[in-house]
Amino acid sequence: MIHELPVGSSFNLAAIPKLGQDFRWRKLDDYWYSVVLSGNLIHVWQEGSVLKYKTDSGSNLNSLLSSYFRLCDPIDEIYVDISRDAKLANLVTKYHPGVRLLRQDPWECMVAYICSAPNSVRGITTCVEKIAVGIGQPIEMGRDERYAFPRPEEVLRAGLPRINGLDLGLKRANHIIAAAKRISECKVGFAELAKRDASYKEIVWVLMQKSSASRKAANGIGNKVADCIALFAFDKMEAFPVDRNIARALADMYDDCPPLPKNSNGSLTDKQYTDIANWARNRFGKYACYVNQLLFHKQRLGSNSNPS
DNA sequence: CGTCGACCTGGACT
DNA sequence: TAGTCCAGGTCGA
Repeated sequence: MIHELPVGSSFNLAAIPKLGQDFRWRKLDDYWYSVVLSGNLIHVWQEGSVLKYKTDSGSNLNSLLSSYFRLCDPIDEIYVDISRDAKLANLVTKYHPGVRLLRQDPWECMVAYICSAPNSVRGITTCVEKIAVGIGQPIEMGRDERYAFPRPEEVLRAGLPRINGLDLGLKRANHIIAAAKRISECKVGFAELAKRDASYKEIVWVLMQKSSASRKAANGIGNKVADCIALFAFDKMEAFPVDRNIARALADMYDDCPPLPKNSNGSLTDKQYTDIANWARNRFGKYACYVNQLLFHKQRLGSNSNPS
């Protein structure tokens, strides 16, 4: 059974897996893409302004996909708005349609971005896949065999030794266990936090709180990772994640952007981070987060002939 | 508060 | 083949 979802003319499926936001997309052939969302294996292709897809369960997932792709965002209006900046207008011409924001599951997003520091997009994809294959349940459709991303309870049941055995590097296993505990033990779940219209600052504050059990225990969520989660999973459009790519792009393009007196290792101090983010919010307006993605996209595709 | 180094892993490049 | 560098940072001294 093939389902259909109208996506309008400003949509390019082929660009979605390259956004570096969600790491569970796979290209199957020239037309089909495979993705696992909320335990569903979905095969998708685009035909003009319509997305066609089938699912392993056969069920219609239009509302899930509409939310995931943020089809309610006024995408054309957004790109008109940010095109007031001539430099950005050039980028819009070059990369639009394609650069969009996705709305992810908070838990999966948390884990993925815990794995992002300091890691490449390829490396993050590998980490996420290791977790799914190692802990999650298999799902298959045709010849495509994928794995559902394990829920926090499954991760806790697996335990630290097994997560450690996945060789995720750094202390990612510890941070992921901590995140699973926080979500499953929290009286107020993260999803509820979003529904309650928690502010951007509240979300970031909660995310960056060290785990309560041992108050000082690191959780692998700093400034930048918290911003990514706030933006990609909690609808906080005020978030402006500043990573190496973004900092570089801004420094290259804008003379008046705050300078980047880098740390010896190349990372930003807290103050530099907030200065840059605030500058960007002021400069780019209410759709700064889309500018953020546009710049990230440009930086990755521009500086590396084969970004993956 | 600002600064600095350590840190796992895997791919790309020499 | 082996050595080197770097990747969407975070943490703690």
